[in-house]
Amino acid sequence: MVARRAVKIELTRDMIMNAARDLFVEKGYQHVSMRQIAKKLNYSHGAIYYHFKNKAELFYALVEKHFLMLDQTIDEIVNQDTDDEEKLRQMCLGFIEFGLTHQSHYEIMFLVKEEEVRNFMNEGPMKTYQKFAKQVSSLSEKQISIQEVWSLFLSLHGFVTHYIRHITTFNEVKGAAEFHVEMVLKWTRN
Amino acid sequence: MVARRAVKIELTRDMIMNAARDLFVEKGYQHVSMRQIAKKLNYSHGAIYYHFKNKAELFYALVEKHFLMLDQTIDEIVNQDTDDEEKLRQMCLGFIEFGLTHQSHYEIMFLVKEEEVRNFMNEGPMKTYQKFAKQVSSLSEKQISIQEVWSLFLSLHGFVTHYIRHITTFNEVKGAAEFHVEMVLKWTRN
DNA sequence: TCCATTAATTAACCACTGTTCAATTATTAC
DNA sequence: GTAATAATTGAACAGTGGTTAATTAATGGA
Repeated sequence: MVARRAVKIELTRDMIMNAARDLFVEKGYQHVSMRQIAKKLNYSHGAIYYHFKNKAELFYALVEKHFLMLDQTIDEIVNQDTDDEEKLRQMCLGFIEFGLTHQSHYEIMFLVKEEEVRNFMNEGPMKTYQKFAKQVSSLSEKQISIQEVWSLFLSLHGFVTHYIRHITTFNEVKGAAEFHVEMVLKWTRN
Repeated sequence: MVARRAVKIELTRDMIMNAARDLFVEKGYQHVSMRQIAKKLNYSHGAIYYHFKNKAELFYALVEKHFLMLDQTIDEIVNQDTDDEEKLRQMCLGFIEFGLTHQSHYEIMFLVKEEEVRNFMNEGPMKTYQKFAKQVSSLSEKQISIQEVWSLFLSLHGFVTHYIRHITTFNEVKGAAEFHVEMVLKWTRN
């Protein structure tokens, strides 16, 4: 009958989101229950519903957060003091590094299939991609079509997706990443 | 109280596998229940257990079957009576088509993270990739390195992976696929 | 001090799931 | 026609899940 822990810090949205992120990454949206998240935090599952309307909303909050991070990464690279070709290279490598460093975030952003969740978030990925595309387009040596940028993006996506499967750090595949980026960037040159 | 339909054809492994395939493609492994499969066939769910030990065995029977199909697809394309460049194009498109047509199987073959699932089918993807790589290498106009083939494969993989997220049929993205393949094949030319 | 508010617990509800199994029926072999 | 066998049914079991609601405890201000 002991409710409300005395000494313990109160449950916060952030605490829930952190625990949930780890579990979602480890098992995927469908295989994570509210009860599991609560257990990880040593709280009851009901408590989560005090902070989030339901499972989908909790998940969506995570996705939004991670998109902001990627947005910032892109901004930082664009504002670097280097020439355009190097910026392009850094953008592509930066994208891969982000994906492999924040595997959890990447999965949530680009790999989750569940309709229930995707209904919530349709603009998110698109806005981030548009930022990416705009930069690639303006940094490219030659005039590059929308379709070409899309192919470029998908190719980077393929790299990340594959290496995410084996729990690899970015450093372990840095060489391969650089090679892949170099291949892809051929499309941006005359 | 009427068991065993009089007129109806008897339930077979093949019938079950066909119904299951459709559902798995439509909804993914997790979201398909034995009851749904049975319903689609107008049989009771118990009947399936007479033909398959359990859901996993039914699924793996399908996966195996479709690995064979991918292998055959590659073979057929290679044995076509066209020039090498066209064969290459067909190989790449064939791979994408396969991925988008058998989404659930593609996921297991190339996207599933759980070791538990991957353990009993580790040679599968590798053998198929090696066949693919060997053919790309020998059909390529210019001498192409192992790394270059790998980049090519990852780029196709990225295409499939992305469109698998949205429940898209191959036909809906055929144009995009052809463009993507054209981009990727630039790497094989001088 | 009292009391409204906030935060957390727990039980309960309902809709599922994979799987097993006794009972039932249809088919076949004799 | 009968007995043996094969195929099918549907109930039952044991879980799991998301979600809600009643309830309890801590907190801070009047």
